Amino acid sequence: MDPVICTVDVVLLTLTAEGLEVALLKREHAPFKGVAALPGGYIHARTDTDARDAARRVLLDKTGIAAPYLEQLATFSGAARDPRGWSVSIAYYALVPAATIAQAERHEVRLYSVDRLPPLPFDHGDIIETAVSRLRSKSQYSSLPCHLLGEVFTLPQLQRVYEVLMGESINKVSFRRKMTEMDMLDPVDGQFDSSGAHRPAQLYRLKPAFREQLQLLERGL
Amino acid sequence: MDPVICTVDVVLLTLTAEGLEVALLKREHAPFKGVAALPGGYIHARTDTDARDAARRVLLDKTGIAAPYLEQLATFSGAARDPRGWSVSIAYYALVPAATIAQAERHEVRLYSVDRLPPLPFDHGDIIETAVSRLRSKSQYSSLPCHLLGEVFTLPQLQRVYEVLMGESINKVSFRRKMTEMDMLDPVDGQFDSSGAHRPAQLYRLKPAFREQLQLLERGL
DNA sequence: CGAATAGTGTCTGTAAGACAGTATCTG
DNA sequence: CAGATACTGTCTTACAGACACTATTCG
Repeated sequence: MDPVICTVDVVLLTLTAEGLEVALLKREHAPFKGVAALPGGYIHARTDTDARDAARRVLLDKTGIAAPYLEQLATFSGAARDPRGWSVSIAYYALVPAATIAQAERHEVRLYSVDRLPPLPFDHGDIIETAVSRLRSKSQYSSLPCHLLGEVFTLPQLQRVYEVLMGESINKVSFRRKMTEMDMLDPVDGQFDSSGAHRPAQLYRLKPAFREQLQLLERGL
Repeated sequence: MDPVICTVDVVLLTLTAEGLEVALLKREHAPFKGVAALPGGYIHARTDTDARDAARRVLLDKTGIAAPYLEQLATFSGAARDPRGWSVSIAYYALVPAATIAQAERHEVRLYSVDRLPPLPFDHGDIIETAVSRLRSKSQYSSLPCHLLGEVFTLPQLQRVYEVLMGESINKVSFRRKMTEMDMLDPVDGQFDSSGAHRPAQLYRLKPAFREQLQLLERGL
């Protein structure tokens, strides 16, 4: 049984005015000390119950964020990816509203557009690319994008999220029909977003059943 | 850096007259010696280039099969899943025609219907369940099921594979329209399956571009 | 009242499924 | 020729997108 380095990495994604962004931190230790990288770290077999627990711990320690939505992405492994030796990184991805990152007030956490990434250590570029493509593909037929918004949001806001993720505009009537048939939203009675100079929009929240678990559609949007 | 046991497990799936089946082998060593389990083993950091390579090696060593289609499934980990200690299993799934398993002539390899599994060690039951559900879900919108048939096959054979996997009958005209628009099959000119007492069926083969890579549909079948 | 966006009713084109017909083999 | 299954043409139905209309706010 040869020694293998076991780590977790977390791709923390959020949506800002700039589009889809990923949270990176400068590495505190060699190798690649000082280079922006995914939050990650060794598995602590003494204290972590499993890799998901390790990912949650690493994310909380390094970014101050307890992400409600954290899902396994894939595992990256091999002799070549880390100069320290044969390594395994079990990668997770987390989705949070941009406000959550701001509230954490960890100024060492910096956001980068997924389309303009800096040079990255290890295979972190591949990991982020995989995460973005997974998010985009799952967005086509699931409630995933809701996790990029806050607890309550309007249908036009949600539609814009889907549009940014999928890179194309969506028919408003079709979008609302889909949302109705997915039956994943609860209107917040009597609550409206009146921030614009126009008719206020009904506020909704994700139904509890969809907070952790995804809803899958038979057909896409 | 706490010690972690690093292994790979392979869910080898095939389709027989009994339906979808998984290949299991009796374990040669403790723990769970003599119990039917997934083919799996330690990662050999000295010789494996990455986990996929380890999975391919394990599958070839234990079953004699060089599976053309081998894809990462998920990683199972934690303190509780293996009595030897905190462990990681990077699970892969492979799809082969039933004939490939017969040709390998490894009589220790036994097939079990995925609906009637024997008691399984570790979390192998969860791993198989995840693999089956992944296969079923991907079958809805991809060329995956082709790998359960041999190199050449007829459209009615392929339709039956999709029907068994998805557990429902498919409209023949729609199915053939989809196959045409996916454009993943090449007719084998002048070759027909004339085994029945009826009009022979055109033989097709998967286009080379789809042998390793999946075709994804916008909409399902 | 005009501008702006929220939200809805309805038409239309496209794509999926039903059905029925023709084609081609065996016994 | 009867039976069986392969394959195809066409009608019908369901759903996604286009369009237009109403609703409600601010300035």
